[in-house]
Amino acid sequence: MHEPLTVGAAAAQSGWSARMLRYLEEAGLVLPRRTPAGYRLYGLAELNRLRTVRDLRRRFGVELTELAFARRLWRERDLREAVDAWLAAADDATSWVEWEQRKHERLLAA
Amino acid sequence: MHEPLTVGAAAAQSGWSARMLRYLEEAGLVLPRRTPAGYRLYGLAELNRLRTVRDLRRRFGVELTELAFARRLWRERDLREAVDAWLAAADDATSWVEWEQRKHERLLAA
DNA sequence: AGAACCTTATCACGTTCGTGTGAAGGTCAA
DNA sequence: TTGACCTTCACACGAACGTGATAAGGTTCT
Repeated sequence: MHEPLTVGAAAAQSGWSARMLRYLEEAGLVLPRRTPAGYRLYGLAELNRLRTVRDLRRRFGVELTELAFARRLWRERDLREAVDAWLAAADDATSWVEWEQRKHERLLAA
Repeated sequence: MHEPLTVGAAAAQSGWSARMLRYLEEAGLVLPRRTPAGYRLYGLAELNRLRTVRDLRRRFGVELTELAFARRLWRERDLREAVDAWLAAADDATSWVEWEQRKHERLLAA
């Protein structure tokens, strides 16, 4: 019933193109298993991740590189610590609000 | 002694160009205060952030957009939760190692 | 064997990022 | 007032991203 899908079927079922499934693999975002002959196999887990990535882009406008970076943050402790330190220092809420407001105005002017 | 620096001085002292200091502000990464006439003022905090961003790029190859995304992750809870959910599901250490290895080989072939 | 898949690799193309350069004009100190 | 700063704005340009198309060849099913 839930046989793993080959790339074309997974594409049709997920809304991505086959090309993009390969690209997503190269970017490290969704890693299918392989058949002995090298065919990509997408199981339920992978199909789910495909859907999640799609949602993250649609709902939050997240770029693929940014997701890859989130994965790096998750896996590389010293990187995460360095970024955290920067964030803690950089986030003074005072100047921030005005800046956000100016950004908004810039967007409206387009 | 520690007077806030104007953009050119801050540039000279931090290793960035004045252009990039303005770009970093627009990207929301380092937000200087302003003099009544509109001049940017970089105090110790800002100079520190400039150094930190520089280090993050040098040591980890972090892109500016990625840092901006880290800031988003920090500030938007629902985004952070969605990404976390995806990471938890996506990170099966088994297929990962082989993939990392292939990536390495790809880089060596260049 | 042939059709319909799959593989990797390449070219192409529009968009964004990161950065420099320059124009047109405001600010400030000697 | 003049020179050296600063401001915003815009043009340019290489590199990378995201995506499609296409070629040359392997696999699988009937």
